[in-house]
Amino acid sequence: VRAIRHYHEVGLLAEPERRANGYKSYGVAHLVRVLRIKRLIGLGLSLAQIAELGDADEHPEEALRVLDAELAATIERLQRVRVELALILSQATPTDLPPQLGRAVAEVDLSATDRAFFVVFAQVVGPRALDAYAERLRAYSREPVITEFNRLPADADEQTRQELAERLVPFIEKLFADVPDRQNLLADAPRGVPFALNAINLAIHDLYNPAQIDVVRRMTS
Amino acid sequence: VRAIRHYHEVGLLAEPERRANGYKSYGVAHLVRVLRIKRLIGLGLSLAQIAELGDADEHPEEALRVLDAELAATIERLQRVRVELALILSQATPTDLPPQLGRAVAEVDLSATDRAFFVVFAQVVGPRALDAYAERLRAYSREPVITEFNRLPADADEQTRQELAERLVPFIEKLFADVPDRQNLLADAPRGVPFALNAINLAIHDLYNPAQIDVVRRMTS
DNA sequence: TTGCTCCTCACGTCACGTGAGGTGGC
DNA sequence: TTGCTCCTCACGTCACGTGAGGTGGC
Repeated sequence: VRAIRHYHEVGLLAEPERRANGYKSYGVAHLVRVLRIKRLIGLGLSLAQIAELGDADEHPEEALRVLDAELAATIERLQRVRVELALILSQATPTDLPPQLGRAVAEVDLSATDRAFFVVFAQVVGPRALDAYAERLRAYSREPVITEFNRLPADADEQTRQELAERLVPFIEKLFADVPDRQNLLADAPRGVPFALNAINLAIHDLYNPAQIDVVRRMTS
Repeated sequence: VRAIRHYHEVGLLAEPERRANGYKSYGVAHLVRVLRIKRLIGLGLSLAQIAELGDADEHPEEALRVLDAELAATIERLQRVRVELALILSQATPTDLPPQLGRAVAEVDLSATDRAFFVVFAQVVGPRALDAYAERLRAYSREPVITEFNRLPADADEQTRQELAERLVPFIEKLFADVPDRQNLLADAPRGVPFALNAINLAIHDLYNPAQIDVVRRMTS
């Protein structure tokens, strides 16, 4: 009943004459119109589209074809979402990381900081870097020198920082030694290499403490 | 950007600290949160559902299962709509009548009044009556006595009305003679036989003129 | 007199989109 | 001084849902 009044308001349905008491008096013509409107809504047309068609009983061929194409696209999209959902549900991977990294992360139980870093990381690098890191995450997280880095106090002295950097370099070196075409790991970054490097840099500066940032600087310079 | 502000407004995302000029200063934690929100929205969750999950990175298994079931239902519904659309498009049937009647009506070119009558009729009777009428519509609409009925003036005199009724009865009789179980044609009316009879009666009284209504009355009494 | 139906405002829903009008940074 | 970015209201979107408050019919 509220829907009918709404159709009056937007001009889709003529208001019928009133009886003496003000009640609306609908006839079959109104009913036919309402049935048509309801039918078209059921097919997925908007009220605006129905208004465009007018109240003639023409065959809205063009509108229906457009609608059909939209439906096909919607169905496809929803089916892709379902595939994603099935993957997430069956593998119990978290929702904020792509599957390959998600699985690896679920197994190794990273710190909250490292997790946050990888969430950002996964957004800006391409599939190759993702795969490479996913495969090495287990060895990475179990390494004592990594734990040491994670626990480095913000006020660690210079010697500690330098020494840690010197021990980290060969470890990372070895870890990624067998990655093919290693210099171009970022080449397939979806938003470009400079963007990716910048984002990673910003993330590091936001997530880690000054001593840790200094260690990273010493490693890469 | 407006979306971000909206998340602030509904409490999904904490507002970051401001810089001296009032600009918001986002950190990686905010980014991670936003990415998670966007991801869940992409999967089809509402903001309210996301709020219920909290900002912990727990695995929203239950919510995802519910969502998946809803998606399955939605996809099925849309596919049924597409089947309907394909039928309508391929057979060029009108949208306000069921297919079997629609096809028949498209061929015989009824008067607007008769069309309106059949739209109502199709809503209240069951498939059996629909099929029976669809099959006989061609013969019905070509019959001279039907044309005569449709053109009957509102002020036709008594003798004309009585005579027309007497000629209509055998025609209708013959037309439906070979319908099996003819007395129960309305037995499968979706909203019940009394409802269907009442609706048909009201439609006749609204659509036809007094003389025509009187003829119908004489036929059935 | 008592329920019941019908009426007209008018605000709420959902996830933002879109100006309006103002201010800081370069 | 001139664009450009960022800010905060605040109304609009879409198809109705949902009371609020009042009135006629039996």
